[in-house]
Amino acid sequence: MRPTVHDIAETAGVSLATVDRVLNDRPGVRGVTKAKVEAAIVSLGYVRDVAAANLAKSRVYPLVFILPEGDNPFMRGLEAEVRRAGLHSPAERTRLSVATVPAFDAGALVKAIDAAIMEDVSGIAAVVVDAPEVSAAIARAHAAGIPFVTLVSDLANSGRDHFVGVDNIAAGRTAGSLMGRFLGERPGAVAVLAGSMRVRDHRERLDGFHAAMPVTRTVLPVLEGQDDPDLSFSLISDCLAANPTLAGIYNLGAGNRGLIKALSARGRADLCVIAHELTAETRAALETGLVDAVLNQDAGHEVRSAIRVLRAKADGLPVISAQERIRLDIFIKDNLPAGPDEDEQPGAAGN
Amino acid sequence: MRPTVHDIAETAGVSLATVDRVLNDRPGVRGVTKAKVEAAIVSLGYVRDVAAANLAKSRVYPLVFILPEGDNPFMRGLEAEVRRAGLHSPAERTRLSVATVPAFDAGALVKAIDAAIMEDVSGIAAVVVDAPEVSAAIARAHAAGIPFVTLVSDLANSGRDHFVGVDNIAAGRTAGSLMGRFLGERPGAVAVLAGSMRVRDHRERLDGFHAAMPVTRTVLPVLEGQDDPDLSFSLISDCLAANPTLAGIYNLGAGNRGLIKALSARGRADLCVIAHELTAETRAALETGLVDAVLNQDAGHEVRSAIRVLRAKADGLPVISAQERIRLDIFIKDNLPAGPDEDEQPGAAGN
DNA sequence: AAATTTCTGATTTACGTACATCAAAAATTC
DNA sequence: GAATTTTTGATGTACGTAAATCAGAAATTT
Repeated sequence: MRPTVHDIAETAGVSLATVDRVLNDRPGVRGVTKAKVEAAIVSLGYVRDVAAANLAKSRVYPLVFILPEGDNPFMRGLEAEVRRAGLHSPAERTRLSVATVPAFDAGALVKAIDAAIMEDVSGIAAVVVDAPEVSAAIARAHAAGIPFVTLVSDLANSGRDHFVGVDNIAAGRTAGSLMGRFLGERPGAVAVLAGSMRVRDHRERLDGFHAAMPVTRTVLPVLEGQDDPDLSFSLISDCLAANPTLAGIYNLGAGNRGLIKALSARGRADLCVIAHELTAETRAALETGLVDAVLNQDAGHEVRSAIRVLRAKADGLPVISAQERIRLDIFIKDNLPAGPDEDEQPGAAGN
Repeated sequence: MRPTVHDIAETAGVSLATVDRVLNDRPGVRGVTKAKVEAAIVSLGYVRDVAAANLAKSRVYPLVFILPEGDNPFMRGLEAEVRRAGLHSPAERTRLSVATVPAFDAGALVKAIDAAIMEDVSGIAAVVVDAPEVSAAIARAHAAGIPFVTLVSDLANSGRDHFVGVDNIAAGRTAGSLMGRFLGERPGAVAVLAGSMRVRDHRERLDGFHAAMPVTRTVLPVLEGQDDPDLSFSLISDCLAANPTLAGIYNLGAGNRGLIKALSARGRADLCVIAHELTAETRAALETGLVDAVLNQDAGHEVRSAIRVLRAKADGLPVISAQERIRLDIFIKDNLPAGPDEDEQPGAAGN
C-alpha cells in the first residue's frame, strides 16, 4: 500500500501532529524537525491522498464564469459545458455559476467582475474584451486574492493568472495555410469576415491568416460583422456580388449563420470557405459542402481546464501549463465527431 | 450542503444499514422498502460521493496493458502514456502494468492474455491482431469475469467489452479527402504504404481511403512494409523510382521512419504526403515540409479512456459511450501542438 | 400458533487526511 | 536557575461512505 501520514510519522520519529504541521505548512516546527519529516516524505515517496484530504476539509470552491450573452453558438456551447461540468462539480468540491453580460460591452463586464469579487468567490473565468477598465477590474480581483483566468480571448498585462484558449495567431495561420492548399493554382481573391477588430482574438487570427497567405493571393479588406447574423449576411452578400471571381472566404468570427445563409443563397460554385467553431450550423454546412473546413477549440476542454486552473490557484498549487494547452482542431466533413444528438451525456475531465 | 446517506435514511424513514444495502445492491431488502429508499434518493437528488466511497472501500484495480514491442513510435508513445497515467493511479485506486509482446504475433499475445487472467487482474487492455485464437483468449477473459478492451485496432465478435480507438474507416476517408484537395487538378497516381493487411485497422484505413479518392485518380496497389523501417524504405524508394510522375503517398501504417528517409533521399519536389500518428519523426517531417498532413489519435486520451472503461466495467457501471469516443486529429505544420520537450509533464484525465 | 426464514435496525470500525485542543518537553531568554 | 517562549506529543473529532455484526421485527411456512 502507498504510504500514509502515519508512516511518515513513524519513519521520521515524530508525532502525527508534527507531520500535519509540516504538510500543511502550519507554524510551530523547528527547522531540524521539519527537515527530518521532509526527508521521510521523500524517502517514502508519500503523496497526499487528495480524495481523503478534500473529504476532510469539505471546502467548496464557488467559481464564476462570465460569458457574453446573445445567440453566439460558441458562447452558448461554453455555457452548456459549464452546466455540464456543474453536474460533476459536487464531487470536485466546486460550485459553478454562470453570469452573462452583453457582448463587446466593457462596462457590463466590469460590473459582473466586481459583483463576483463582492461575493468573494474562489475564482473567476471570463471572456473579456480589450479595454483598460476591464484590466483594472481584473487587477481588483487579483488584489482581493481571487484567481482570474481569461477565456478564449486573452488580455495580457492585466494581471490575469492564466489564459485558457487556443493560440489565435496559429489558428489564423492554419486557416491561411489550408486555404492556400485547397485553392492551389486557382485564381481569385480571398475575403475575410470578422466580428470586431476590437477583440484581441479576432485581430490575432487575422494577423496569422495574412502571414500564411501566399503573397500572390489578394486578401480583401476585412469585413466586420459584429458577430451579427444579419449584418454578416449583407456584408458577405455584397462582397460576393462585387467580386464575381472570389476564390475563398475565411470567417474568423462568430457570424457563421449570416455567412452560411449568404452562401446557400448564392449557390456554392467553387468557393473555398473556412470558418471557426464547430456548431450545429457549421457542422451542417460541412456536411453539405458549403464549408470546406472548420477550426475548433473544444469548449468542454476549455471549461474543464479553466476549472482545474482556478482550483489550483485557489489552493496555491502550480499549474502544469503543458497540460492546460488547448489544441486547435481541424475538422473536414470526413473527421466530424459524432453529432450532438449522440453527445448529450455529460463530458468528463477525462478525455 | 449536498445530501448524504444519513439524509436518505431519515427521509425514507429507514436505517443507515438499509440505505447502504439499497445503494450497494446488497441482498436483504424488501421491494417496498427498496422503493421507499430509491424515492428518497431521487427526491433529495442524492449522488454518491465517489471520493468518500473509494476511500472507504480502499479497493485497488490492477489493470494490464498488452502492447506490441519493437520501436514502433506510436506504441512506445502509448506505453509512455500508460506509465504517465500510472503516476496518478494511486489516487484513482488503480495499479497499471504494461506487458509487451512481439508485434503481429498471435501466439505471444494469447500467452500474455492468459497470464493476465491467471493473475486475476481487474481488467485488460490490448492492441490485438486479427486471429481466431486471440478471440478465444478474449472469450476466456470474459468467462473469468475480467473486462477486456481492444486498443487502436478492434476485434468485433470476440466478446471484448469495448473498443478504444478511432474510426479507422473515417481516418482513411479523411486522408483520401485531404489528399484529393491538396492535389487539386495536379495529375499523377497515388501510392499507399501499409504495415500489414492482417491487422484490421490497416485494412479499414485502406478501404476508407479508396472510397474518398476521386475515381479519376489512380491508386497504386498497396505496399506492405510490416511497419519495418528498412522494408518500408526500400518499398517506397522502388516505388518512387518506378513512378516518376507520382503525385502523392499515403502511409496508413507505422513505417514512417523508412518513408521519411526515402523522401528526404529523393528530395521532395511536389509530392503530397499524408501519414499517421504524430511522433517526433512525423512532427519534424511536417515542419520541414516533407510531410503535408498527419492524422493522429491521441495516445493519452486512449489510455485514459481505456482506464475509465475498465474501471467502470469492473464496478459494473455503464460506459458513457459518447464520452469515450476518440477523435481523429488532423495536424498540418501550422497547428502543431507544443513539442515533446515542453510536454514532459504528466497529462491529466482532464484535457 | 409455533417454527422458520427473511428483512430491518442499531452500532461499530475503517479509510486517509484536516484541524483543534491541551499537556508536556525542550529550547530560549533574562 | 527561574521564567518564558517555542516546539512537540497525545488525543479526539470530523468528512461521507463501506462493510460487518448482532439483535430484533416482520413476514412466511408448516
